[in-house]
Amino acid sequence: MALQNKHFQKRDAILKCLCSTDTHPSADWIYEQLRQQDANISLATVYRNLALFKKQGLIQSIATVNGVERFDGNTAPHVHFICTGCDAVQDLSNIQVPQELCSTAGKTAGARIEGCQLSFTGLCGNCQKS
Amino acid sequence: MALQNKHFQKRDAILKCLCSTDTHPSADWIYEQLRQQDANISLATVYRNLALFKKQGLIQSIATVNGVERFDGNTAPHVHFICTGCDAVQDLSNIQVPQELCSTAGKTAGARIEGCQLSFTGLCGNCQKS
DNA sequence: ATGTAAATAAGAATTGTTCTCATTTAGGAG
DNA sequence: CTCCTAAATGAGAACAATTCTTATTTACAT
Repeated sequence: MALQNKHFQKRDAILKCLCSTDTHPSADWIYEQLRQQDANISLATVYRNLALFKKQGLIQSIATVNGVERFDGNTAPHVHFICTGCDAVQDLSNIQVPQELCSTAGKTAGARIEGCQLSFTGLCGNCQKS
Repeated sequence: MALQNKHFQKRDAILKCLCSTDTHPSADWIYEQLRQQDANISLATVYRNLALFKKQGLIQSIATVNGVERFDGNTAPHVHFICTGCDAVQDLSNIQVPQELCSTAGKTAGARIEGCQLSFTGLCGNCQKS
């Protein structure tokens, strides 16, 4: 049996779980997913590692929707739509924040711009029916 | 002495406080401000009325910075800079989100767009020094 | 004066997130 | 192999922001 590094077993699972979904999940959602596979993981471990990934720049936190923080394994700047009915977050990959806005922002704010978030809110198709 | 409507005394004070600052404050900040004037107001009253104003469209919540929700008496769509060092939020009034992005977003998401938030993050001038 | 419906104060309850600490793990040194 | 060390984890306590509950107060109409 090959030597396997179990040291980062949970850590890797968390990153993998986040990166293989486009639901922009919360810590709790990831926790529930992993519990169904692993049956032994702690919510604290999920939070701890998400914070670490964020510091390392591997992931980003895109918004807090209805009081809960939502994460994204895609660190490239991109635009989101957030449904105020069901809290779903989706990518709007055909929209870009014009680059010149960033440099204007930096000058106006007298700051070094490090990130930029554009998100639209509204009711998604499903929620409009109900 | 003229009849004065004291019924909405606190409520009006909260809205007035929020609308007369450009600090994009938290509920707690408003509470502390009013305590210094009024000396008898409850934090729950601040939260309750902010939620009401939001539902009525009189104010908006622009982001949650470091776990706390920040409010804005200016409901017109506008752009913010958020300092990750000191949590200050400032308006970037010379930047606009291009109007056509909104309609593109609506089509892409298959949704009725109701709001749009663009914010830049980084270190403000002061925080860059330290 | 009395009744009413809305607004409030105070603090309890809730909830998302972080912290603490004892335990486990991987991998290296003896 | 056994011991050692440092990092990772699980479990639950602690924390902080927000919401809820309930009794009280208020303005106003009757």
